[in-house]
Amino acid sequence: MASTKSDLNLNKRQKQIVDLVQQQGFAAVEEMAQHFSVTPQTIRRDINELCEHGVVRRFHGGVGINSSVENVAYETRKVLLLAEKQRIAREVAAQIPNRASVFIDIGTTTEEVARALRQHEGLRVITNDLNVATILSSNPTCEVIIAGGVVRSRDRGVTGEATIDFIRQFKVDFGIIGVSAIEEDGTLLDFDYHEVRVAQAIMENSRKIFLATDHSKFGRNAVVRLGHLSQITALFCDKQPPQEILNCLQEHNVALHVAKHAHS
Amino acid sequence: MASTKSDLNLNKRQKQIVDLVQQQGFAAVEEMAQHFSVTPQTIRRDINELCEHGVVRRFHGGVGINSSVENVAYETRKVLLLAEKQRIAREVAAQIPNRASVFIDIGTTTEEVARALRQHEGLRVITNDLNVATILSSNPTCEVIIAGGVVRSRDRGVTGEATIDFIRQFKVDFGIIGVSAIEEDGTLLDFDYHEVRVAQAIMENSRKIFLATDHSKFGRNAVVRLGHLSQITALFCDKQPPQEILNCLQEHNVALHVAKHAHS
DNA sequence: ACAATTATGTTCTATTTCGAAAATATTTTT
DNA sequence: AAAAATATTTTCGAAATAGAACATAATTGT
Repeated sequence: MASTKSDLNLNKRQKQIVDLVQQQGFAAVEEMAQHFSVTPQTIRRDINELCEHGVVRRFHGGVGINSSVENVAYETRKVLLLAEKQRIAREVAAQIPNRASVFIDIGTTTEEVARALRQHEGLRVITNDLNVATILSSNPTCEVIIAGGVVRSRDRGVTGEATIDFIRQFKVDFGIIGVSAIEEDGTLLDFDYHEVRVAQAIMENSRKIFLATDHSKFGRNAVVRLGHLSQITALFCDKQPPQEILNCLQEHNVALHVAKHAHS
Repeated sequence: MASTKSDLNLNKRQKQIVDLVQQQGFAAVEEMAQHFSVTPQTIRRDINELCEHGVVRRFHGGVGINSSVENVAYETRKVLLLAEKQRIAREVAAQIPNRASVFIDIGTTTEEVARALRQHEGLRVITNDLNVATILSSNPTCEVIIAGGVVRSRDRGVTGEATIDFIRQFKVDFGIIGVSAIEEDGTLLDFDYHEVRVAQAIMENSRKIFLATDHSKFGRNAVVRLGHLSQITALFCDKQPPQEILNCLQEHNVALHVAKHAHS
């Protein structure tokens, strides 16, 4: 049962190839041949074997990561409505000044916000999403603080009591959260109880709360109550929300930012 | 100064290509052509532009991540003595039973240990290294707990007072640490004060302590005192240590595991 | 509506990569 | 030391990708 990849009796070079691929995402046959001082043909034999075992994926000219190893469900969800999420993210990022302090919650949309914030200067970011932390840690002017707790393999999100306690230590300018569903009366809903607990902690400890959500969430349903539209500062989405939501926003004086389409 | 990648007026498809590449590490021309329902030629034009701007790197057959964007210093250090580190890591992993609880500290060697532990079953791992957490979270049977605190952009390690407090909440079977230098009298040294504080907290809260280190660390120098060889349970390295160290190990009854060369 | 501009598709040739097979080098076994 | 097994290089025709040039469609500005 302890069938490690090492048991697969790969030679030294093949193991190094696997590592190159995992570090760089892709490695070209010709380059590897030079790097290992062997002929491209030898490299091809190596990588063909690796492919038979499904360790890496073959491309014309080299090898890349076998994406089936990764979390397919999550990666698929990530690409869903990607363009819309990016538009929303850009809008959110535009409202956040340099040197601000920010909570960023778990989520595919909030991850895009992190990407859009990469060029900001001197941000202080606290997050419970490993992906967000990794994305923003590439900017040396950005102080990234990761909240401690249990890491879900599903999406590399951190949740649990320890996480909530950790978040309560801070008070920041902006809290950026996502949501799974918004009912017509303005109720915010999600699927995961633990995730909701963390989102609530973020809301309690942020001066302004930005909710980033794409149009597919309006009128949808979910089981756990997160809160209500009246608790947030501004709603960011990609399309005009339905009339009921608009009324609700106006009633509670919540700003609305609709991200316009890219015109290229 | 706010020169975002978006300012580079790329079209929608080009932005999506960049995202595909960042998510998958590599994207093939032919596949993208199908995915976007355009001809390969159009994709080539797109990616050639992206390359001119240095956003991605061109390969025969597709595009991959431009590695110059990443943390070069760290990635270079990572490849240094990689084969040795992997051998050491395999040895460490062999000593850790399924379902054990483990602390894994920051470090390039400890990261290899994490990789070697991917196939273990039901581990409980607490770490302050985002890379370790990401690597092990791909195994659903592994409960990964990330320690909260400030993320260093240099190597995605988490340190600071909050991190130490977090670690003190636990008591585990095995603590796996690295080190920058081992003096001849058995003194363990490192370069970073914050990193040392965390390593000490890990040692205090582990029943057995495994030190993983390659031969380049023997007789080297560093500024911050981490502890002494007598405090650890076992030393894992790739070559027989010098005589002084051997004496020291024997005197304090510390086990020694020398990882043998792969014989392929 | 028209012209200008831009984006995409087509066709064709040059270049690159691939893989099979045979030759050579290296390691292991007896 | 010889034989067997294994790994690597060499060579070459087949297959895939690249890029240039031109044709066509879509978009924009006037």
